[in-house]
Amino acid sequence: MRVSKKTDYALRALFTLVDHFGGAPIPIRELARRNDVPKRFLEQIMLALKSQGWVRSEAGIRGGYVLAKNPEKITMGEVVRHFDGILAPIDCVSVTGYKRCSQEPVCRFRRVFLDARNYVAGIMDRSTLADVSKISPVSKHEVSGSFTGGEGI
Amino acid sequence: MRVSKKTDYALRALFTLVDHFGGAPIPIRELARRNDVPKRFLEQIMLALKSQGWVRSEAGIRGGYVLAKNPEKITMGEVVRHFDGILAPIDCVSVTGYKRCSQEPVCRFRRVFLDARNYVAGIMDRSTLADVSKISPVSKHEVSGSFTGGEGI
DNA sequence: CTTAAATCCGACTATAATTATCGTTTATTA
DNA sequence: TAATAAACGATAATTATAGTCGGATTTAAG
Repeated sequence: MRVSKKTDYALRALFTLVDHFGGAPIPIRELARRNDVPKRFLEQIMLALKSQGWVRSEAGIRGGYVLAKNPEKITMGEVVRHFDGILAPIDCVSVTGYKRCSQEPVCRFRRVFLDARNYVAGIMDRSTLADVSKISPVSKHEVSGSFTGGEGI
Repeated sequence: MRVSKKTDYALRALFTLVDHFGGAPIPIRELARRNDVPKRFLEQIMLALKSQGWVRSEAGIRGGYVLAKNPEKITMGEVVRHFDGILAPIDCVSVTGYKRCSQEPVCRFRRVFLDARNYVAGIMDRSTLADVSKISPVSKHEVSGSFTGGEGI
């Protein structure tokens, strides 16, 4: 049910680049330091982001990375999907990674997962980097306080 | 972002048992056949369900498994959480599996994951086996048709 | 033109999780 | 006592995760 570290790290780096959109390139060393990501690992991730056209790089001594597109043109959903494959909790309710399941004609819990998928896909695909960069950080204790009726999540 | 096969298989078996709640025990062989699950694998899963008090077993020639509790007293959330640990997309927004992250004071995308968590936890923890067993299967093509604005999920 | 600082590239490793399978023992009942 | 179940513990195969490493190439400054 979780997103990978790669996705997490990619988003961290991307939002740093969003903050400096239009400015000078930021080297991996700096992106890694600021976001608490292993530098050699981030290297890999940045290459992936580049191959998707989300960032551009400049080599050499004053080089580094910049955001290649307007932050309104990149969504959380695209990023998560690129690194983790699908957003859906189960393949049989995924559109991009749909796999048929023999139980579909009789399965009842599939509806619940479909609802989860629809909500998650909705917010992820509507959330552009520009939108999200304007959000203020979640306040302390807000997480542990928001129970939902069960034991939390 | 996905639920494991174990969770999937556990739910399949559980709903079969819900359908026969109050009736005679159903052997693993039958649960496996009906739900298209490898028998030896399901064996493991049933033991886990038993250890949670969700099912009871009877050995011997007329033996098998029955649901041990009223299906209104077991939720999807409990089952998913038991096999997959957490429902949250990232540890820093999980209640049961919370882990601190160094970026919390400055992280902005955390809010998006928190929203996802809250919704998913909400439906999972509100959905009892009794509720879900009354749902009719998702109709054909309903999945691929429900786009959300992006590329789907 | 040399050097320092970057990205780029491919391979590699280590660990953990996932998805099972297998052999044997114990219990039940017809 | 034979047939049919669950129970138990070990093991195995595959895949995913989370990195690490060495070296090649590019660039700008001195």
